[in-house]
Amino acid sequence: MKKFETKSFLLDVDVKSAIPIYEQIKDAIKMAIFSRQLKNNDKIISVRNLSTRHNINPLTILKAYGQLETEGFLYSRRGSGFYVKTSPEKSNKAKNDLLKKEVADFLKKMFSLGFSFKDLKKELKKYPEVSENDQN
Amino acid sequence: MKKFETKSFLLDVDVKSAIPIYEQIKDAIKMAIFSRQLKNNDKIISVRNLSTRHNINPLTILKAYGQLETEGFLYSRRGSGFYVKTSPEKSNKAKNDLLKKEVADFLKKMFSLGFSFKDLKKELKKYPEVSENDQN
Amino acid sequence: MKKFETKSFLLDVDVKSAIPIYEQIKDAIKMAIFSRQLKNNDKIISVRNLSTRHNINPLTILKAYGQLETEGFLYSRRGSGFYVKTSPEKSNKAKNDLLKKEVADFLKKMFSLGFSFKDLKKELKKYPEVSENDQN
Amino acid sequence: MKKFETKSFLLDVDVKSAIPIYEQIKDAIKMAIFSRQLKNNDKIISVRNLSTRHNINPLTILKAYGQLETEGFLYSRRGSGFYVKTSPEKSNKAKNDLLKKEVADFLKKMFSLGFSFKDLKKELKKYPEVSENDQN
DNA sequence: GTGGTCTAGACCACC
DNA sequence: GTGGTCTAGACCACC
Repeated sequence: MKKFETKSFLLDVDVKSAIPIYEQIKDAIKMAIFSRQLKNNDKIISVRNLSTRHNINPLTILKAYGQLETEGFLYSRRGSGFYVKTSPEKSNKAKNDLLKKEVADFLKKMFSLGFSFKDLKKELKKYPEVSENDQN
Repeated sequence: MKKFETKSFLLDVDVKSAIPIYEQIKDAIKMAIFSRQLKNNDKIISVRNLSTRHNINPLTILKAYGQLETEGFLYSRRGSGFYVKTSPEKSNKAKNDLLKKEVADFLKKMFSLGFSFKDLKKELKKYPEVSENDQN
Repeated sequence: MKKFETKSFLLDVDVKSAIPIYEQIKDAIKMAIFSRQLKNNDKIISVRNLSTRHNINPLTILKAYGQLETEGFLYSRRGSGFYVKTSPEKSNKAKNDLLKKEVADFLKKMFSLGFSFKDLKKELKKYPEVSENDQN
Repeated sequence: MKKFETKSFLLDVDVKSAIPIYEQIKDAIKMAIFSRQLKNNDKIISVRNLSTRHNINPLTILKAYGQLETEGFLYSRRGSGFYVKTSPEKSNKAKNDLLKKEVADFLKKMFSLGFSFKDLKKELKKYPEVSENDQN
């Protein structure tokens, strides 16, 4: 009755990226939760284990885990590890909030850069999967 | 001998923003060039003048101007000032390149966050000016 | 975990020179790369360390490192340091481009000063290592 | 018996150049002297005249003329203008000194940049007029 | 007046 | 510890 089997998640850390490593870790875990790869009470890989595997400073990982705990996506048990804390509803809401925020931020940035709705529409048309009109 | 009258450009510096001040200055000048408010060989406001007006350190402004010089949007004349270096073609190309890059970066980021084309389309539909289909 | 041992390079800074200090630093690093003393992904001496060693302001060094980053010879990792980004091919090309440019600039300058090919040839003959003809 | 007819000299001022304008003026006058276009006691164009023609600040021109006076290539007469002061011997010597200095400076720079005699020789071979060997 | 380089020192994010 | 941004102020060359 192995209650607490460690579940892993996809993690591609780009150490050269401008995005801080701890943010990359947080994003990877969040997406694993949103896409249901990580479920409620799943035990995630330990700080030490992830550290040696990806050659990342343990403090950096702890920062990511700690912030996710603050945000309510993880909980920790002393001497045991970090566990996922979520529900389908919460997952969905968080995912939608993130989507909304990212799109709004992008539009805000584009306008502050001086681009118009028309500019954006023109460019997005080059990606038919995004802009095409479903007729039915 | 007032061949070189100083041309101004709109500059709203938000000191608290996460975007560095020198980036805000660069963006403002670029957009003034892209939108033809600043034309080839226009003299732009001097480092010191802009410095006292917006209460920004001259070095910060020089950093912005210097990088724009490196990028080919300005040239400087010692003892005289900074001048715009562009052409309608270059302006258009630069603007389009920026638009293309920003949109591509945004999409890349959204996918890496785990969002699908479908997610994006749904969210963009909330901004009819961007996504609406012109039928005629 | 000492994957990234700092590699050093020769640096003779002449504070009194007409050549800006940051240019001297840039040249020293470039030449270390061109001559293979610095290889891809080598960690170079930190801004602060170099600063205290040569008694140069950190900003001056950061300016040099930053420009080399823009030119594609370095990349930086926050909280970690600056690293070399190159390949033998790129190194060779950059070195040859620099050689070509310097020689072309020199010749251009000499002609604009009114000197002829004949003048130059005569003067270069005084430096046998440059002008001598290999007969075999 | 028009003793003091103004002699002109070729002057291409590149206002965008990194070379200070007064240096460009000095070089142009020196080369006109070295090439015998300007002879001893020739009257050169007045500060004011040159200023309006090339749209250069009179102070800049005066700085050039003044330094040439200090160097012994010009002399001035109050209320009359600037005149050439030279001799074929002096002209020749000055020209050769300049040639020697420019070549020595160039070689010094190339070595400090890490290039070898071999590198230079290779590059100069691309300019056959400079490097070719006269066999007879 | 103009730009250009540099210093000393602060404060921040990241590791 | 690392890089990154910014300030205040100095000094220089050039116009």
